[in-house]
Amino acid sequence: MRTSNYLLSTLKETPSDAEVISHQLMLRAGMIRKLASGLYTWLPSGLKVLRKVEQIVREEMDKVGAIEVLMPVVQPADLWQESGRWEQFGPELLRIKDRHERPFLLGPTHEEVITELVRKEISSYKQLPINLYQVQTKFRDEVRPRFGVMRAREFTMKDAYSFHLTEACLESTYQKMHQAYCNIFDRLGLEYRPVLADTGSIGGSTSHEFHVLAESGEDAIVFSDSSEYAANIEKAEALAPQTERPAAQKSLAKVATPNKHTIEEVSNTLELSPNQVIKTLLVVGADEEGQESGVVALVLRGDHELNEVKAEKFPNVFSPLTFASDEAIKEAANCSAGSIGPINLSVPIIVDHSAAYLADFACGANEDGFHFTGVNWDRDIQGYQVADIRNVVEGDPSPCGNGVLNIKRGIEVGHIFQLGTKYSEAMKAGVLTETGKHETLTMGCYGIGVSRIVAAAIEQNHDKYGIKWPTAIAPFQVCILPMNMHKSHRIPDIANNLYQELQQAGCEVLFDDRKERPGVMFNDIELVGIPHVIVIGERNLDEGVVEYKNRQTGDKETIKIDEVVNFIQSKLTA
RNA sequence: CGGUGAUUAGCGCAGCUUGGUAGCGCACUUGGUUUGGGUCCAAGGGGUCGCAAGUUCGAAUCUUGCAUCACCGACCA
Repeated sequence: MRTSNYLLSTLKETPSDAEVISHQLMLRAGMIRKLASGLYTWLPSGLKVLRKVEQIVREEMDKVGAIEVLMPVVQPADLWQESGRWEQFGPELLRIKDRHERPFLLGPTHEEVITELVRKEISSYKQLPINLYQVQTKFRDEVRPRFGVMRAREFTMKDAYSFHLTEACLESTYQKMHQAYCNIFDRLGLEYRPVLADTGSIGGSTSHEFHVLAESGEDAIVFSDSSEYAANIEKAEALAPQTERPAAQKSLAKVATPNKHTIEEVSNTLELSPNQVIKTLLVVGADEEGQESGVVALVLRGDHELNEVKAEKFPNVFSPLTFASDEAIKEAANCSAGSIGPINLSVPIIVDHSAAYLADFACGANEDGFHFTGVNWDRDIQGYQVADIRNVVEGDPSPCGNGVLNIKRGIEVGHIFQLGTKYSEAMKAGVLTETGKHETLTMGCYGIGVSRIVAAAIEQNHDKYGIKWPTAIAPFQVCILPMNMHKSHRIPDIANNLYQELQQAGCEVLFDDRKERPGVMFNDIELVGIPHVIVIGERNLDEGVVEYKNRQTGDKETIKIDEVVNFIQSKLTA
């Protein structure tokens, strides 16, 4: 490709609404342009990268026996009513109507459609197992789209769905897919980790997420420092203290804490450390049907954070987790937020293990401007349930029993689930077995955020000049930069020849034939991040050499003109 | 959804307080100059100032409503 026939579209200045580096660089390097909130046009360079990621994903899917299909973006509502998700999904499901007023939706995922397909096409155990995948546009009407294509509303995803007769068969495919995912991220050249994960709204049992490690990641992932254990913080279990709770020493006392609401204010006033104070959070409760009903108190140590995912799992806690309104707090605790405590609180109380381990602690007095000190469980508070409802923190013991936990940030780029029969049962997808018995199918589902990977790769591979693509997904592998070609009678021939030879050798090469100053060309190419650069200038031609520059390492060397093609090929296959 | 802020040329911004014929930098066009790291000089094109209503002789500027965009947001119990 010649730049004169291409749309390079680089920007000198950083658009003001881009916060994360990948978003800034994708705009500046001319990869994407925003059309509306969370909606992006892919420009030629961006699309090339996207296609390469897709291609690697396809090749690895095909290798483990998955078969490609393509399902519609627009899906009929009745399928989602059948699975129950029409009601279950919130406003992030974009619902639309056609000209006949029939309800449809823009697919955020395709479990329903694939299950509908499979229940019609698969009727015998002999056709199992089967693993179908697609690379398709998804739409999720995110509350807050941000970070460019990292959290866009419309995005490209590879989603695969496997169907089995037995759990064991599902487990086997799940392991193959796990390995395929590792192969994909290895080939992409990214630093990543598979971690144990919560299954969220998709449902199911076993689940792993694949995270690309990056400071800007939206997820916290925890690792054991001395084992293979890794999990999303949503999922990571906080172990209960192993020793006996200390005995009560102090007696209960009510102290005035006017206008002290936060844990920090209260602990400073009482001259206690935050881990000797507990906080009591009131959330909306749930009745037996899962409908909103009353409030529930969640009690945590002052220095700990609530884990919403864990809390939501309690049947008497409303899901999604919702904090009680000021009026509901007033009614339940007879005070305002900031002074709530579990003493004489007549709502269900769930206490985190580490809060339940405290003795002689402080808590709100359910009276504005007052706290209790010297509080002790059982002596002062009865009728509570103890559970794990907090986020783990660095230094906690690992749930696997070995080592302590570290926390890093990650970008979720893949997620695999063992779904079980959630959809196949709701949608009656089954086959006849060898004995002629009807059996419900067991499902797995496996997603990869293809467009998100592009952004994640940049988060991990950039410097102050721009993007440093891993060769596997660079928009071009090689760039030819002729210095002042328009003023030279030797350079045009050499550059053109090299361009043709490299193309014939199968290289993806960008030939910068613009009539630009060298500085402009260098800066653009470094911004775009092409890994291998050949600089052709008059000053080297007398020796019959050109300069090679590596974008990743910054290394330069001179190469004889007639050896360039071999040299580049060796770099690309290395 | 709540809070805050923004919306003026393709991009980044000033002008608004104190109403009076719309500016700067980058980009773009033309000519010259320069030529291995975002040259310099000159000339030029491009904006119903987000939309709608109001106040006024006169509104980018003041008022109201709407729209769009961005940032922050349970951790306070």
